[in-house]
Amino acid sequence: MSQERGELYHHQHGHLFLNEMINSGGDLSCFFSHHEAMSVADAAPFAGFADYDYGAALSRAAFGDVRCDELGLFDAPPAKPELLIDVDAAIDYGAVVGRRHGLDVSIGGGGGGGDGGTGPVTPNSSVSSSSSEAGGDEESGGRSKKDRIKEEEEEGGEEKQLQARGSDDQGGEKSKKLVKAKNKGEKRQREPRFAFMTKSEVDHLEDGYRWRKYGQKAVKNSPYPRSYYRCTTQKCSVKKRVERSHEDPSIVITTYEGRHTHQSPANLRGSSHFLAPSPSFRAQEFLNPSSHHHMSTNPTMYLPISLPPPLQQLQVLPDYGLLQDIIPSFIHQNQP
DNA sequence: CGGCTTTGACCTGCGC
DNA sequence: GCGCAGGTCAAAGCCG
Repeated sequence: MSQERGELYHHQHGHLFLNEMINSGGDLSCFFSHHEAMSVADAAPFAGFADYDYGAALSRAAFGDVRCDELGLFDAPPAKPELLIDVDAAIDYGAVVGRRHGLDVSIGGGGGGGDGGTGPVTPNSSVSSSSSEAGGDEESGGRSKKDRIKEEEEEGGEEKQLQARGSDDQGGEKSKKLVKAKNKGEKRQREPRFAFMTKSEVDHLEDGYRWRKYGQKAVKNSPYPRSYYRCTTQKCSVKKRVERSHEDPSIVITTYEGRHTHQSPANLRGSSHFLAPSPSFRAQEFLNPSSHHHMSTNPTMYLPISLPPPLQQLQVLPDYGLLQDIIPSFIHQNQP
């Protein structure tokens, strides 16, 4: 299954095309190995965005344009988070992003797209991409009725939502009513997910969007809780989970689920950090489902330049779903 | 006062 | 069926 999906997720020229992965309905979990840790500044050239704020560049790389614009994840962070980035991952994502933006991305040792010194490149690490549930495996079953209810509400019915809310006052019946009101059957695919690790002292990194925390849970076998956030923009159902690695408390694991249906507030504010042409356009490219389709069906439109062959092998893992299940295996895979 | 966080309760799926 | 763990809800409280 991994192999098949790996095939599916590769660009016709053999390059990973991240967006296609997302479009394929899979989760994408990218983990950056500890031993290849490098600062964001060092990593930025790999991403080929020398003219970008390094944080933006790297966040682009890290996100592979799932959230392509103005993430600004590491832009002037309060605690100077350091992205633990697998060099190959940086290269590869940089390539993806760069190609999409029509930029020539220099790849490989010492190159970098920009001015500067790139750190040593070690090609033996890998990025692990977890593509799950494209077929709705893990959570087709695991997806809760409530989830489906909510999604239905989001799609169709604010009325329904209001009704549900209205019944909340009646206490315990609320959930049952919600469940009953829910349609049966038809499995819904889970939103694509994307996870990455950052080294940061702050749990909730600024990424340009506004989030509302709606829950926090203790994580089994971890002293650190997992926090649940939801995008505050109306009708945007993007969620993210933030937890700290119990193996390395300095590492924050962030998992995004879903696609934003809007531009980030940061972008609307006209951030000057993001110098790529027409950022809002690109945001729509990636965030608009129809655009997704467009792109995935004709990727070469966005790949005007040729690039060296990929320097790393994409590993598509089965859907482990939960980070704590994925991370150890990934780290293990990176061991020589 | 609106927006956000906190936190206990609740629901669901899964394994035994 | 039961217990566990993940995920979500929503009341209460906090804060600017």
